[in-house]
Amino acid sequence: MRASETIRQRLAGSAESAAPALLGALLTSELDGRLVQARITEVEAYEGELDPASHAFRGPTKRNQVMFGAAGRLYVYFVYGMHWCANVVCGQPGTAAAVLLRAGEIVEGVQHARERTPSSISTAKLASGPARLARCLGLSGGHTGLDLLDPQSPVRIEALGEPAAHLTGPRVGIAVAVEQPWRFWLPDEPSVSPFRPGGRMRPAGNRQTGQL
DNA sequence: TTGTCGATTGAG
DNA sequence: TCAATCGACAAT
Repeated sequence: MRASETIRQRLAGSAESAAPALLGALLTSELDGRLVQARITEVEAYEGELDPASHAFRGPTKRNQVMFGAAGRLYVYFVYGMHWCANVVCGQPGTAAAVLLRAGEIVEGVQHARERTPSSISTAKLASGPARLARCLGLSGGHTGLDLLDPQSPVRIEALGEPAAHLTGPRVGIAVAVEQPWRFWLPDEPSVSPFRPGGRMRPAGNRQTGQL
């Protein structure tokens, strides 16, 4: 069986089962005439309408519409007034599950990635963090909806082999459903984020948090 | 129509 | 440790 079929099957399952299949996968971007490739080292699973930390928790909106569609589509969202973050839609249509691509190792096009990331960080950490990863690959909101499983797509993803051995833990930067160990990462990778609790503390009962 | 907040980052 | 910065969405 071809690797593309394997990853397609894994993406058809829940975010929790799809996420580890994306570890070690090769993400390719040919946007703006520049070829950049990243090997994914860290991801997080978001379980759609069941998950209070998911953008889809409150149902379909204009922004999250693509999450309710077919697995393998790209969902890029804007956050904190300045950053873009990239997700891979997974699960069955209607479930709105997705996997956030949190970090990667740039394996091709380091020079292009550097041009998009004006800073003095080391090559190993160029794509460390979801916003930096998206920036290295030139991704923004207009790319939402691209089919990552289509070999003709300017942005695509392919598994290189069997899912790699990985570690799990709580997701980074969220204030709800913090007990779920839905972050997955490869061991001994310098691009993987340190854990950081998220959101702001707010008085209990002030806002609906939902049940999982 | 208004106000609050965010799946982050980089500087101080 | 904290400001930047603006779109999405819930509350008026």
